[in-house]
Amino acid sequence: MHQVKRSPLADQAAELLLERIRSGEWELGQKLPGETTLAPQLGVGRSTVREAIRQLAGRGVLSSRQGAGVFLVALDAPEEWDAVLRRADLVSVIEARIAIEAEAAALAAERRTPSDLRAIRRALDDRAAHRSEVEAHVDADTRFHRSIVAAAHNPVLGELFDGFTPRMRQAMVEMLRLRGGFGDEADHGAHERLAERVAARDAAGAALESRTHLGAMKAALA
Amino acid sequence: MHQVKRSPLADQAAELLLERIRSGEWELGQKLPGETTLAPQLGVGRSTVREAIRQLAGRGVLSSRQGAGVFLVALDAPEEWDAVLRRADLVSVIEARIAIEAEAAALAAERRTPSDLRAIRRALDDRAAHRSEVEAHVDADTRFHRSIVAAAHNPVLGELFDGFTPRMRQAMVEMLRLRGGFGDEADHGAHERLAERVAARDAAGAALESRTHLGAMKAALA
DNA sequence: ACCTCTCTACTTGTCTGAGGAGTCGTGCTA
DNA sequence: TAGCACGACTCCTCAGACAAGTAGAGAGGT
Repeated sequence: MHQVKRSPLADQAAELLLERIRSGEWELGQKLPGETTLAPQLGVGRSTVREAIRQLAGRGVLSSRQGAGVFLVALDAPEEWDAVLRRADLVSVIEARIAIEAEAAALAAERRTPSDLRAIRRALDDRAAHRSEVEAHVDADTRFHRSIVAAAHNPVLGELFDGFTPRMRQAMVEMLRLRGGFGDEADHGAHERLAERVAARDAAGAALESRTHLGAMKAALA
Repeated sequence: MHQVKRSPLADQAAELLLERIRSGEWELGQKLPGETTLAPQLGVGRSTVREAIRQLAGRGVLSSRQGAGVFLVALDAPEEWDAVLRRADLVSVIEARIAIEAEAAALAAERRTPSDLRAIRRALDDRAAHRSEVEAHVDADTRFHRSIVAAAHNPVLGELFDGFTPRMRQAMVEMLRLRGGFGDEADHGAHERLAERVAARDAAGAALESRTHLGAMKAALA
């Protein structure tokens, strides 16, 4: 089941322009064709092509000067990490999160301190306490998973997890609104088992729990 | 004689919006007022406010969904990814790379196309051909690992891997100069086994090969 | 009481036409 | 030759109209 990607014309036009820029069609600092020329070329109206140009201007690729034209100021935007996440398919994001979190769970099982363990247990209780409201539950859930990642004592993994958070939060809130069923006993049990594996210093077990739990979420969201 | 900076209204509107966003007027993920409401507030036409929104969308601050509204997806362009990697110690980077690459290897085993396989084999041969010069070998090695990640068909994992590349390259070159022994038969065999597991669609085996290989590198670098 | 379906109001998306404002090259003039 | 006026071209802004999509209210059936 291949979900068709329906994106606004302006976005498509921006992407098309970016491709032509990447292909080296115009020199750096050179003037691009005018809006009135570009619009028929891309098969869109003038205002649409203007919005596409604005979008690329916001990313620092183009710059337009009234009366003069539109100029190329950078061959390619230094692909921002957030932009990648925002554009990416949700399944891809979850797969990446599985990679990060399963590894973090294994490392957490090896390295967790008593203080880490207390924080994890506190987050687990807090998560159980917020089962009624959707957003509060999602945030509490995120805090629990964050506490696991924090126990891995790896700043890179932590930063990666934080990068995923906004995108995941949005998706999870949407999913829980549509169909509930993630605040139930089975879900809570999975989290309890994960915390238990970390406490028992069982790296393989912690990774497995994390992987299966997130795998179920991936199946639900896909 | 102060040169007055006359900027387009759309730019001014974007800047004004960004200030209101920074001031915390809207929650993260919340819906902003509609274009028709915003336009009179800012004293510009609707098309102008649209261009301002597009500009901020290009910067990753806003995101608009037809029929629903304009939503705040980031308070501002956050900390750049490169800085995190530069600051982090090498062991953390490798651990993160293990997480990414093991998962990618498993996915690659499931999803690789014949074309992917050809690229992997070509990269493997190329890697074997560059055993004498250190830098050429490291680059060829990187290309091989990249071909595995590419076969996973997950843009997020790919982008993450590319982010690691510069930092890893530097460390590997240094290590190979100090003590060689990564261009030998045993090392090449590990890569051959990984490619073979991917070709055989053995997800668990591919992940394990990747993990052990990178684990050895982590031990050598630590 | 609950679930589902439809319909309506609202929102963003796109196009068109018009006129304003700025820039730059051309050719005329002194 | 130097300076200047003009005109063609460009981006900038607005207004209006309609299409496309979303979300919530309300009717109807179970």
